[in-house]
Amino acid sequence: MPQGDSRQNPRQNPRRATIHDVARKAGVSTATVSKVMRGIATVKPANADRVREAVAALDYRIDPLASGLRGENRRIIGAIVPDLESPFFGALVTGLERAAEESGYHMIVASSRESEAREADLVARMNDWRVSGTILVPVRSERGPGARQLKALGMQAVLVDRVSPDDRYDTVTADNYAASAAVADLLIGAGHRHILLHGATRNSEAMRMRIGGFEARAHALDPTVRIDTRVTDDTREVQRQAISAYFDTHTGAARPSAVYSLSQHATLLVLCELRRRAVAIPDEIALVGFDDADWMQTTWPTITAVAQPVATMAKAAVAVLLARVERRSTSFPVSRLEPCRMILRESASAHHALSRRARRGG
Amino acid sequence: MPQGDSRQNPRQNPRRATIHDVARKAGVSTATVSKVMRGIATVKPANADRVREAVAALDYRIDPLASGLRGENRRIIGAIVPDLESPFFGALVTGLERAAEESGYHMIVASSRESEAREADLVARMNDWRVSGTILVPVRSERGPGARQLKALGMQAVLVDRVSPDDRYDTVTADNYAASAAVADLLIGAGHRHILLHGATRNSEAMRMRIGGFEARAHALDPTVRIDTRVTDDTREVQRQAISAYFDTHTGAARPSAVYSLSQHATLLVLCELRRRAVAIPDEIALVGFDDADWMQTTWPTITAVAQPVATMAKAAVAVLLARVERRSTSFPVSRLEPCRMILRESASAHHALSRRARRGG
DNA sequence: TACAAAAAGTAAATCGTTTTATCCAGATCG
DNA sequence: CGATCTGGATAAAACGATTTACTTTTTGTA
Repeated sequence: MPQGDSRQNPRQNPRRATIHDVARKAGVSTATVSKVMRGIATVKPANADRVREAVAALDYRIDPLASGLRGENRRIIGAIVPDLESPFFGALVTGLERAAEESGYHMIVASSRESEAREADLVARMNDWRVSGTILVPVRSERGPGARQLKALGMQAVLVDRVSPDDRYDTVTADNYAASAAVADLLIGAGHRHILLHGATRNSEAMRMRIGGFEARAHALDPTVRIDTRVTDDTREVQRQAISAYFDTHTGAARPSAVYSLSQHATLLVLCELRRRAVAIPDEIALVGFDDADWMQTTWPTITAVAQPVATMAKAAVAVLLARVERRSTSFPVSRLEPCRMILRESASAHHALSRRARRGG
Repeated sequence: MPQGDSRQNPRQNPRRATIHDVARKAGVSTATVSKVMRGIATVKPANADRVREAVAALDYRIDPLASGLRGENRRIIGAIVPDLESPFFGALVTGLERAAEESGYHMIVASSRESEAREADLVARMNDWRVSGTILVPVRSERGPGARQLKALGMQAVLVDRVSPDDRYDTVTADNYAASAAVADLLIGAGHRHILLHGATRNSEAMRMRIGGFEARAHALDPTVRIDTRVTDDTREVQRQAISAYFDTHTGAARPSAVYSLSQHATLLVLCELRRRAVAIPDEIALVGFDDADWMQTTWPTITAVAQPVATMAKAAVAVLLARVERRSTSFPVSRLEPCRMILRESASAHHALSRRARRGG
């Protein structure tokens, strides 16, 4: 056991400078140092300079823990997402982190791993940290245990992505409904009258919106349109079999002329299945996917997809939250619906569909 | 001043119970409450019970901020990854989070967004929090600014994934070298003598290992083997053109009989290119990818890939770190090399290659 | 029964900040 | 000239825990 020499212990850092060290070196009180650090103006320029010198000389940095302890606002925001392995939430968290930093906040991220029980627990944990506010992407919807816990603990929060506008919470979501309607516009407008709607879990609010938006617009445009909705909540392998079975039983004239797949994974599934059956895309069948991915511009054909405005959502979520936290806004909850973008690629486009219809007619 | 003052501010939660409230209610001192909370035995069962009752009655929970302030060990570990949008790091972080929680630690995650400057900054930030230890996945290698900063600040840390074993740091990585050697075994053993090695950036330590391991073993097995290495650091579109150009100039007998792609994205790129050219996999060309992904078991054909032991790595990283932090281990740095698993699927297998060779011979 | 040792309990110091209440020296004013 | 402000500065009180250094009780032993 090395003992005695405590200053330049090779393993341990020489005790970090505290605000007291700075104050002593600059010949002022800690209160003054604190003011300088936080940019408060009522300090004589000469003193401020000496403080800044001392800070530089000692490599002083504020300890966010100690700093947060006293004040009402600890300048931490919590973020809870259902899953960190999906690129979408990864990108969302990256955006949140960036936005939080820009406003001088720290962020604590946690993954609920698609468990509602864990979600509620994490909310409580965020409350333990006395976070200034929380950004919650609920596992299912704004009616889950996480959201209830937020209310129960009287926390400030913004609900993101898997929610529908609600009059009890601030919410930020992609406009799933409108985006799906736009897909309907594209496909119906291109002459498709038999469409497969294919997706994963029906559980989440977002998924309901995607389905609802498409069906409503499609039927509005042409009440006779045929929509086959195949949504399963099952394991990967079951999903694969399901889609395969569908195309087994829907051949020839019974085969839809377009597919709208409701998630990245569903899109890949459909793509592979059609490839295996050597169905030509987009000539024999058109494909549009919800949620864009890198690989969709690499495949052959490249895939038309709805891109979610993830960066915008992140920025908006932080903005809405901080508006409440800092400006003590107490007005009605706001619901932001960020528009999606449709990225037209080879697998489905207005142009191509028209020529297809023309061919049919001729 | 806060006497019987328990006003229930409607907007703000009724002031949270502190350890003092619990102590008063249970008729003991705060020190005793603290002992009970942290499971220290020297407390009379009767008292312990009354404390627990009070805790339950008041919904008391420890404030991790205040709790960490005093002690040497704040029970926080920091994690810095180059990127949160890739499923691999997402999974890694999820694993780290789980392991940290199991040991009663909080975790703070941050993304360096592939920037070495930011990496060093984040390390300093972690030090501000006085984390117990840091898990760093460097942008490039163990020789980057992040690692240097760790040393400069005298922090405890484990370097993960993009590093090679080093005598200054604890490290945990997938055994890229051995895994690539195993791929060489598979492909050379199956009779392939002309192989394309295709990948993204050559920057990271991991990538160098993947290339080195393959080339060394392949040449050891058969010095005459021809390996075309095509590694580019460019944009997506350039990469696509590069791979396309390669196959334009390597047709017929000049076309390799197998491809080993060094990243998920590279694998997808190759797959699409071969599809477009209607080259049959695995009959005309075999394909093995480094880094497994969900979609590889969904495509047609399914793809043989090297799966990284991400869960194991996460667990190991936390274990190694906590061994140093808690047991004050001061022994030599440990270097853990976690073995990868090869998942044989349709795109390349020993069985298939054999029959292929037989066909050739016949 | 008496006394030392061990166990249990506590007051107070501490961690590194922020915030509050106070103070002080000049400036302004009547 | 005395009273009132006022811009700057500060000592000291939080913040909510942990930990230290004692004190008090209980237990064990002679």
